Amino acid sequence: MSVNSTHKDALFKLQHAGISNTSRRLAVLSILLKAKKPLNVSTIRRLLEGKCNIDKVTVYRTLSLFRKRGIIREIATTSGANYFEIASQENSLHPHFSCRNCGEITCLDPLSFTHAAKLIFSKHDYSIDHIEINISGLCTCCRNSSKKSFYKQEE
Amino acid sequence: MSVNSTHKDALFKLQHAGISNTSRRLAVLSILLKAKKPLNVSTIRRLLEGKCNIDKVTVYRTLSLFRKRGIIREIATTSGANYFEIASQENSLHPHFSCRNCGEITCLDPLSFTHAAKLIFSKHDYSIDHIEINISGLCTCCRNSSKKSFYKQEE
DNA sequence: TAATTATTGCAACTCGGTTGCATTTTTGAT
DNA sequence: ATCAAAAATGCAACCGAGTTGCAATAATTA
Repeated sequence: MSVNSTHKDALFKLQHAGISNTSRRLAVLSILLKAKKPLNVSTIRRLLEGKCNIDKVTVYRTLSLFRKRGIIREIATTSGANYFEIASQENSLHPHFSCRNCGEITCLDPLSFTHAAKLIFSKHDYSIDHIEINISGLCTCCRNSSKKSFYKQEE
Repeated sequence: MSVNSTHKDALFKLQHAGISNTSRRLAVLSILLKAKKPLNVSTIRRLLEGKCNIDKVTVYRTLSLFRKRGIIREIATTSGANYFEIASQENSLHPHFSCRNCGEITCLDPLSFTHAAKLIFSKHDYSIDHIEINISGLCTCCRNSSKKSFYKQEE
């Protein structure tokens, strides 16, 4: 994908999500659109160097906004840093592989659960230590409760 | 399970893993054995108050040791804090549900992937925002490379 | 253009987790 | 039991991820 089409894609996504297109937002979104794998904040900032002056706070606020609007997905790791990837139809929900040696996170094929299970347990090219499935949302208790968000407010 | 049998179970697990049974390790392991859900470090420390004087560093080192020896599993969350649960035959690999409102993490049934997929997509009692599958280990590159662990050393 | 609102940067902070080192406890040989 | 070596623990200081408050700047809109 050319730089220009990435830029157009970013513009379209912001517009579609009803977010005004500032230079920083376009820059962050373009980085994620061009990425082949999930990125953490320090990597995003490194990739932005030279292209765009941007404070780390702005990066966090931008990513948080993108996540709330469904433009990106946030991926938890035990390393402390969270990773981010584009969430779109073309980039559907898929498992991630994180290497315990280099820390790199790569995307696995978005196969069906059945197929994925087979693939996972036949171990293919990776040596697998640990498989984790995390599901997040609202628990029954919080769903039925009138009191709101004492943990983490979402609009 | 009685306090006494938890204590015996903890002793057995430490012995089986070849870890010497100190008072702190027994205390931490007992907390996890009694827990019905994964716990983070701040919760573990709160539950230890009064029972056992223990520094946070010791808690982290103890949990790290347990994880390396396969006694416990570490669960990543986007909240920043990692959670820990007993890893045993009885407590097999299973999905976790984390509530975006209260932050609590609960365990889901360790069903087959196929069954789990059905359950997940029929949504049962939770309102689901996001499903995440994380697999960790060694990538092909690091597996074949002679240079070792520039990221996170594991013995 | 002026006024209002949204975005950004800066500084300071919180919190999870780690490191170095000194002290205490455990272990194991005698 | 005793003593030396090794392991475990605590303390202080630190690091990095992420957040908050507020002032300054940029973008909207009347």
